[in-house]
Amino acid sequence: MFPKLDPLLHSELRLAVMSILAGVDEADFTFIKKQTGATSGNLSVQIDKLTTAGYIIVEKGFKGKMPRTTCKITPAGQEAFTHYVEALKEYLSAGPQV
Amino acid sequence: MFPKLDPLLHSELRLAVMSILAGVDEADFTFIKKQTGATSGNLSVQIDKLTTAGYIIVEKGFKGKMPRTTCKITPAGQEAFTHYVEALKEYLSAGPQV
DNA sequence: AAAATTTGGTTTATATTGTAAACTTGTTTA
DNA sequence: TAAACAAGTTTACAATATAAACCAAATTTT
Repeated sequence: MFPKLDPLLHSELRLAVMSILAGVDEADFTFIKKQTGATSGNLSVQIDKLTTAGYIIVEKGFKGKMPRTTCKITPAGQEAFTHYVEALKEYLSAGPQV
Repeated sequence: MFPKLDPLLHSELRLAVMSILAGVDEADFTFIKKQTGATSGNLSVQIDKLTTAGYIIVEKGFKGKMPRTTCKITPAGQEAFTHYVEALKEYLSAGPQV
């Protein structure tokens, strides 16, 4: 009845990151930071976890002389996100029409 | 852009409990336990938190000679649940049509 | 050209949470 | 009457989330 929710996605900040990345081709660290309002430290840690899980890939380069960290969702990440959304619907079915 | 998610509801088990209670008039401990597959200990703790928050009320009585704990969602709980669902939609908008 | 500030993060420490294991109280069954 | 079961609660531990502190390089200010 209540499917297990992927603990990697059932986290406010990680979910926000995935939500952003699911909608665009790629996004860099500072953009995600602004959109989510997260602190750098927290964001850094959560991006690490998503990377380790294979849900996103991170590329480090430079924009001019400043470092730039770019994130992109992987197919595995896309699928996990979709599954999470589907699973969550089971939990929300008693709420306002989802 | 990403609203804060009520931490009390952003928990797999508590959300399942609220989901059950949002759909029925009342439900007792053992029923919820069976539906969620949670351990008694975990369920007891989470029900406590929801009670303290004023999201549910608990009534203790007896069914024959055996103790029976009945849970019911409060108006505040209903509203919090609805708000949570609405907030969550922001996060899921990049997923399969929610 | 030093000094101070900003950018773009990482590492580390702490506070909170979630979960399970152990325990309690009473009941039914062998 | 002893063993097993029901219905929980308490307690202890492990995992998480978050923030604070830190670091290095670039930029701006004085």
